[in-house]
Amino acid sequence: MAVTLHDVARVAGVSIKTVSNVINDYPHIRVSTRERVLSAIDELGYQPNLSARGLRSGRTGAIGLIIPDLKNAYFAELADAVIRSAAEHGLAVVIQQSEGDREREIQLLSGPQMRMVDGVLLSVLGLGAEDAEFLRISKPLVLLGERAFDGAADQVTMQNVAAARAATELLIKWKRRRILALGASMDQAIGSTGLRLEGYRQALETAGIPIEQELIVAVDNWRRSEGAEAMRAALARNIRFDGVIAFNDVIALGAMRALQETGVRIPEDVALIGFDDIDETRYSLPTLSTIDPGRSEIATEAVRMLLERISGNKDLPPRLYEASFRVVERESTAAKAP
Amino acid sequence: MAVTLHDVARVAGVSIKTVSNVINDYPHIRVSTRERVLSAIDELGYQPNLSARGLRSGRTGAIGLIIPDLKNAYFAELADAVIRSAAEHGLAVVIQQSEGDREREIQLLSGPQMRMVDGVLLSVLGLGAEDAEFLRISKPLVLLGERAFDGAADQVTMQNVAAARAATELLIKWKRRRILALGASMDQAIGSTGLRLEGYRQALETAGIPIEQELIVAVDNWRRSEGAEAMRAALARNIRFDGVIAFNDVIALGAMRALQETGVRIPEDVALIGFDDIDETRYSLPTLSTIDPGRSEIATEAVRMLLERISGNKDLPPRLYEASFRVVERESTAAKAP
DNA sequence: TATATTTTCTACAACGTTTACCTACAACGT
DNA sequence: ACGTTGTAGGTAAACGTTGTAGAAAATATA
Repeated sequence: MAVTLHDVARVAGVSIKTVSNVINDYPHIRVSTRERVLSAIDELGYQPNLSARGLRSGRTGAIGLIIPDLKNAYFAELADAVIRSAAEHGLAVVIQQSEGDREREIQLLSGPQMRMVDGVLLSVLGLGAEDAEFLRISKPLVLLGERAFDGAADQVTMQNVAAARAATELLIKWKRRRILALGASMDQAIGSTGLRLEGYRQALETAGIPIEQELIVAVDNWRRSEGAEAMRAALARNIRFDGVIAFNDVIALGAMRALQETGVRIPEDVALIGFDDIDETRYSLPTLSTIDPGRSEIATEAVRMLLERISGNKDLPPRLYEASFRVVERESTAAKAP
Repeated sequence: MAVTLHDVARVAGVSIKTVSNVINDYPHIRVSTRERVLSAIDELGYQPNLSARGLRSGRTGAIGLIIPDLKNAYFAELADAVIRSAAEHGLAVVIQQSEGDREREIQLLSGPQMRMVDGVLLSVLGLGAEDAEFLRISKPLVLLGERAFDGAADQVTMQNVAAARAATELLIKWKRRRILALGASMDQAIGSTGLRLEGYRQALETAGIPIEQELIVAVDNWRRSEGAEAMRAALARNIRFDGVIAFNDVIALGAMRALQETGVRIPEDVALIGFDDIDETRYSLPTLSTIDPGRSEIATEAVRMLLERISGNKDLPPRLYEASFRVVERESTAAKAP
């Protein structure tokens, strides 16, 4: 049915190994031979059988991407960036969703689909620092966006502390003194949450603004509805504030909605900044200031690191790469009403 | 290195064929043998080599999903639904992005990654009716969300005409008479665009409302910014209207933003309905009425159809399945200001 | 000119599964 | 006693590719 090396070899009048050599850019081939083979490939429309190649070489040509949820814009945009970076290296991407669930993350890391890929990019959410053992799998692994597992595997993250600090400083620049940190979570001292909180703290401290516990508001699931609810709850408790740093954009957008419902003006009464620079922030009313986490840089670097592990250096010590971020100023941060 | 059938066979004291039989649920196996094999599998942590299986059986265990762009919420949610449905059948999903570009769609359909999957789900955007030939590929193919290629392949779509009609009727119910159709496109008479326009026409006709050309506004790329731009342009041309049916949600959200910028109140001055029921419509201000296209039904059915083609019925005539839709009423459609 | 080296190409054996095709035995009806 | 059928398993041959080893031809070196 399908065209194989044998067919090409027959047409070109060479052995199948020579055809294979041409395909794999083996250097010592006469120009005339190469041309004959290439034209035979072209004529027959030959495409290599990836299963056979995979069986023989041990490489499948695909990488896995495990993320919590594609419906979350952040992860959709991350997946987009990963697919692009992978395509540049001729790699296909198999996407799986963990729902941010610990058991499911463990299950996926040891599941049968793992055998279909050469390595995995994992955006952890459910696994905690004590679960590092589950990251010791047989395939190369690069962690995305978290720093909960220092030293357990290669990691590519954003500069959480510095970025949160810069975001907070932007609010301070606009004369905000009582700044709500929306997205803290008590049980997760480590990971993005803890780091962003640390950046928030540093900025306040440097500016000589006291840190108040009531301004640190937890949000368990970083989704829009919980951002809105947390904000409504804060308003109900009559907490006074004039700035909000939300630990991601959808929390910010949910909070924005809750604020506007109660007649709070943005940015006149409350300035607001998010995290992630998802597409939607450019179109909300008002547009949302945010942190561009360097997503494509993260994806590019992660794929590069993974590929490096796949082809060779299996036993280098784990590395950490922090992508550069950028503060994106939009309408939601500006001067206060007098 | 890795555990193979041979290792399991040795430990269980049987031939590799017997192990293979156990794995593939071959019926004639003594219970005691099966148990011995299973415990050997368990003890060694055996997992089948998918490349070898793929080479021998011709099946890879993965399907491809080609969509224009994951950053687009509609496609992200579609991908999510497809991954879920595929997982139920033990299939992995390889996602590729076409950017809605004709050349790239053609390229992907014949590219090397195709050899990695057993079949493809394709959400066409670039290819037109005259390109049907490119759909005749060697793998099973199911088209998603379009009806541009009647009869060229299996298709699973939403009920575009009926849904657009129902959406328009909702606006009419709220006494809107001058309804802007946002998203029409002159060059695409067929496909979602044409069908939705047809539904719009039918609703107006039935209600005895004349159809006016100036109320049919083109939007080339169905993205937020273009929705906003098209709306600004319409406002600049001083077109009068009191209702808007946008051909997808992000166009609607972009338009909503443009309307609000100029002080138009929604729904008091203009009622607005979109298409797709993306998550964001639940959180915009006001929340956006929309059409739930039956996404998970589409995904489930598409995967089912594809699987049916893969295992057997290659030469059934092409089928068309239309998922059921639902009108979702939210704040953006309500009574007019007096 | 003889020898060493490099270039060009080939034959053959894997890789780990599944599929065809056998074998062996028991149970069954005649 | 005989063939027939069903059950439980084994043997060997693919599937299409790449790696190993080496032969043959061309080129460089002595």
